[in-house]
Amino acid sequence: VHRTGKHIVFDLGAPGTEPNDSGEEIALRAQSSASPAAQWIVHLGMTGRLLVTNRDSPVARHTHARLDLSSGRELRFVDPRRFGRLEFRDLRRGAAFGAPGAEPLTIGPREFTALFHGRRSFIKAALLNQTLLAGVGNIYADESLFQAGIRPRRRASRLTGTELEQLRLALRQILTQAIRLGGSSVSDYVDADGARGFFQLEHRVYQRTGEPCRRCQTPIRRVVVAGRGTHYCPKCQR
DNA sequence: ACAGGCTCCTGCAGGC
DNA sequence: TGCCTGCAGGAGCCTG
Repeated sequence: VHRTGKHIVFDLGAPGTEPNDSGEEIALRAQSSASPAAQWIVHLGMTGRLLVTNRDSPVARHTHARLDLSSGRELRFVDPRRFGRLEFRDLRRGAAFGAPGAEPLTIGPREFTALFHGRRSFIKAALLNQTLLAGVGNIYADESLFQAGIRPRRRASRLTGTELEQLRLALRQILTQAIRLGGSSVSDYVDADGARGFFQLEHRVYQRTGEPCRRCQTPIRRVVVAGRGTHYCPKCQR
């Protein structure tokens, strides 16, 4: 099992039965070799969860998929808001999954700068664009822009080399720290073990509208950019 | 090329 | 206490 951007990818062995549209009765084996025959791809959306349970465990509301595991247990996909997605790929018929965007955790300075060259969109919108960078969501876009001191409505192509490098490092630091703390439990987010994250305690701007900036005490402002609630400090971010 | 609006969906918070 | 309304967001689609 690996990750590409926001997608969780399960590499699987050869299907024992031809896949059908209903997705039922496909025997597959987890495969760790370099050449999987199929893939199961999961996007958790906002509220999606993957749970490993016993087969006789009560089925939670909003359970949309149940997969039998050879261990005798079950892998379940639960998603109240249904923004998540499941995709099965038979690699004998198509290409393996690859997120189009670059990885924010490993991208280098030159490649990062090139992403935004000539891009006239708001930098916030560009950060959320998964075909550019894969894996940055709304919370981490806001927090990274604050950390880098950049206003969300700056045009991406107008950022200086220094600002872009600050942004690259901010993304890396914010994402790394958030992962270490188990993510942000802003509403009902929990991980596969049901544990809440703690990064929401570290938020500097996200959903702190009207509250004093932790750096300069100026009230945090909220606007809508790219259809998303967008939070920033009007003094710390230029 | 890009912004904005709308859509999907449900849980939760706020107001009365 | 209980009802209603509005809001949250990832991503695709449509329009301007």
